[in-house]
Amino acid sequence: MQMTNLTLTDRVAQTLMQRIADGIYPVGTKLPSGKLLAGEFSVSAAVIREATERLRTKGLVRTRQGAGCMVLTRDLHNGFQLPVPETVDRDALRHIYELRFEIEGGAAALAALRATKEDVSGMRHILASLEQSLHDPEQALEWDVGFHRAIADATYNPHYRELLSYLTRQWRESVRVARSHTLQAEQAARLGRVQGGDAALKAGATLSRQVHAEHEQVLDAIEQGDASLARACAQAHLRQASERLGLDTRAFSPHKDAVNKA
Amino acid sequence: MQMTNLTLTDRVAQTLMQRIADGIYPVGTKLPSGKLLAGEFSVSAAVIREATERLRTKGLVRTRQGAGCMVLTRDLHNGFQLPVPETVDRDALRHIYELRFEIEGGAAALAALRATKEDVSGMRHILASLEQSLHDPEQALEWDVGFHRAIADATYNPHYRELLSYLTRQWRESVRVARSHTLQAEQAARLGRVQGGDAALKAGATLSRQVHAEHEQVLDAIEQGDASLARACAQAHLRQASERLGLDTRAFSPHKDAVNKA
DNA sequence: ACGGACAAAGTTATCAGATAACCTGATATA
DNA sequence: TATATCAGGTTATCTGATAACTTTGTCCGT
Repeated sequence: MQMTNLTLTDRVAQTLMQRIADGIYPVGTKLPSGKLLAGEFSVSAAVIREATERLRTKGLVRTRQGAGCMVLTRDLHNGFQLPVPETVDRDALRHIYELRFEIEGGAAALAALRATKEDVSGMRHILASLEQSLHDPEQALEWDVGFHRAIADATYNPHYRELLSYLTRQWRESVRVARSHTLQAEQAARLGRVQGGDAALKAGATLSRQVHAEHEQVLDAIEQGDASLARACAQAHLRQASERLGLDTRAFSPHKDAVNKA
Repeated sequence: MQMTNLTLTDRVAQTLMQRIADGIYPVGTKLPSGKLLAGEFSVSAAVIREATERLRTKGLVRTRQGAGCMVLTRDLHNGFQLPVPETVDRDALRHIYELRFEIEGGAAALAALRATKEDVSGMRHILASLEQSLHDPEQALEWDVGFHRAIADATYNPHYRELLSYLTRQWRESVRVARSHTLQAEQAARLGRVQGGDAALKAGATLSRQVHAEHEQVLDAIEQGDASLARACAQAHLRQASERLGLDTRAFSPHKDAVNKA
């Protein structure tokens, strides 16, 4: 009656990774041949091949035909990867926003110190385009993502760039998932009553205006070169975005100057 | 005479990834069945399985037995990965510290809000062990890493955990590399003059004491539940660590309350 | 004694075909 | 209408076999 959602390949790969992490297969040595492993785990060679393929993709081992399968490092999750957003779990979303809160705040601060005039005018252009694409949510989302990416670029720190670009991608997917859900809900609701659509539209418009104002504040702070203001604006933006999603933002890392609030 | 170091699996996986990136296999759709793909590429089903295993490991697709192989995202190099520190580039090191400055600061703040008594006493134990291992740099480094990891754990945010665990590993490797370099330098110097070793030892001792004091301050702030103090202490620790490495810390994201300094 | 051709054993890469478990959608039944 | 069943397609796994490659040790000629 065990919950065995895991495939054989999953279990074998997990065990092998554990052994590498534990140093049972030390770095620089070859791990046992496919045939031996197949015997030990009582699985076919194909499963062993798939498991080692996974290790290879994760960069833990390297295989050469004829030679063996050599251990390169015992550091598992050599890299950082967020779970794929198939379901919008409230807690998971909060966890991601907690992270973005810090990192985007820091990026905005760095950008304020380092952004060139060209960077700033580029961002202005993006915001203008965003405002003109409000009728097309898909397009608007792309511009929104572009704005956040432009801030990351202006840090001139490649790691910030990479990490933020990754987080932003993840966020975009979450928004897509969330949207498709609300779309479903709307369609379901439409069967019940055929009204309120106009009110929803109006609400959407004021919301867009507010988001746009927040973006402008961030950009203004960056243009002025005021790092701490840029951080504050970016974090305020994220905090409000989270609250719009109904998340609990109380724990969003307070600063000394952010303690006095409702 | 072509350099065909690539295995069949490599080539098939590459092609499939390209097609996903190009939108030929759109997100949300199923890609062709294994048999069809095997036919198209004129390879066996095993190769297709290994190729899709790679895609799955990279988080691009998800397969369920009986259902198909669904495309989750068209974003390749999904994930965040820092370059392996073979060479200690000053700029690169500064970039990493800029990132850690934000993230560890945020983690300390979150930990202050969420750490349990057990978490705190665990951290105390780690610091005590660290102090008793100062004679063994390798061991001391492990305890140091453990302290930072414990803070990350106390955030109870899995993404903070993962990301910090990754950054910390990266940092540990940097320290190792740097150490081996200074070791080389010392050995080279020893050929010239055979003195100064005692002074170096004494300097090392006071340095350790200072680092220990910084750690204690962070932990005290966490124990008191003072998030903004914890952030400040953690960031001060990192700033000083960077300065010990001779890095330029002027840009380290200032907060409003951190402007008044020397 | 030394260097190089060479054969043997082990290992990975790939193939072919077959079975079981599973999902989906359509059909039939109550 | 709602449920049960069935058929077709798909993935997961197994078995057994072949080709290509690497390593290692042997043997031979100089």
